[in-house]
Amino acid sequence: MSVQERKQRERADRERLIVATARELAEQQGWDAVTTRRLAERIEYSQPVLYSHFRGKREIIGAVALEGAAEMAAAVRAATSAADGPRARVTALARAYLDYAERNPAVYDAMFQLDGGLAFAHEDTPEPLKDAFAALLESLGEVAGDGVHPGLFTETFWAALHGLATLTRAGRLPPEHAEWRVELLVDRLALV
Amino acid sequence: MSVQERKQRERADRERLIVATARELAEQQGWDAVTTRRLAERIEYSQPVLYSHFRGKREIIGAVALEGAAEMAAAVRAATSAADGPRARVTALARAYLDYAERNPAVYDAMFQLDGGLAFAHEDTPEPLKDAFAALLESLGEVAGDGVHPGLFTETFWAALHGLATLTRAGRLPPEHAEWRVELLVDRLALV
DNA sequence: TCGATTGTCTAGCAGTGCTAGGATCAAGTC
DNA sequence: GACTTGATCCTAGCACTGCTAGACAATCGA
Repeated sequence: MSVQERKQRERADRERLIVATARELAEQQGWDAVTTRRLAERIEYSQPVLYSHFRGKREIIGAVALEGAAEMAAAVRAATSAADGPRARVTALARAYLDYAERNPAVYDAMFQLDGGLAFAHEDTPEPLKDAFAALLESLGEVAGDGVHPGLFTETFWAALHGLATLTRAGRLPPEHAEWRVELLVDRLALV
Repeated sequence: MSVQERKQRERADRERLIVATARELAEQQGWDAVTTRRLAERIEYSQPVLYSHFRGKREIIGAVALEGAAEMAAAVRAATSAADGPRARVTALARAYLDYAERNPAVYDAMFQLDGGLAFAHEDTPEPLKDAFAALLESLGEVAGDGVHPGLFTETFWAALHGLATLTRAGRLPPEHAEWRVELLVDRLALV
């Protein structure tokens, strides 16, 4: 009983170690550097151990993505709850979102750029992803405007933020005046 | 003289063949399937021939991206020039952009998702990329609104379109009501 | 016709994700 | 305490990747 429990606990610990190490390595050197060999070496186990926890590299990326979704939801909620009024909430949301993407590029990629084998916009979407969207919806829904579906509005606003985040980081948009673009987005899209 | 010219022409032809084949293969089976071996086999030459034209796979992706940028610029201009009035032009632009992204996913990836080794938002940005941005600017600049920098407005609008394009295609946004999101974007962002 | 140059291919390197099969070690039983 | 059993882990290897060195053949200028 207790032996089995200890083993399960150790296994869960190791799984967390794998995810945390993959994330760390990805943030340090990019996802290309996260090879199964290097990852195995860092956690001080052999390669096949990874496959006893995850189906493959894709699933490890997925695990990092879920972790990121939970963090981002928390970051967004923290920012919006500290703001007064719908307008300020939306601005805070946008800044928190872009800030998270900038500070955690590898995690952001795991969530939205790479294939982590996760279902999106679907009934069997993992809870953290649904909740992250819900966090956006909470503040964006109230500025959608009359007759505009809150969900669709949130999706559109989110897409705009996503575009800014990815194009900026990929060097497609100059880093200057980033703040200005955010203001424009909030000014125009959010109905006060 | 004439012999040398013929050789140069043949070389240029082969280079076009490489790019066209890479693009075709990428659209058929995704960029992951575009391996140097498979590409070499399709053009009926050995692998090293590819490296006598391009520095590596990345540069081939870059070549496809440039081709795509020129096409997209043309598509956008064709759509906007057929529309009457600023508002209609912006709608046409948005639809043309998203339509191109949807019909040519691999080319779109080469342009904006993958690393093609191209410089963006920079003085030594290749001409087709600058021109594609110019094509957007032509119609978007006129609806930026007073006191709003046309370039920054175009960047922001473009980012929103890019977000819609990528999130939709990656399955992050449900394909339904896509048209509705475009309308919302145009309605709110463009000042009539 | 002969050397030189250009063009092309074969073969190979180091790396990738992933897995089959054997070794090892701990748990439970007599 | 010795033994079997079963889980756990690692070594070694597969088929693939991007890329390149060196051998070979075709073509050119003299």
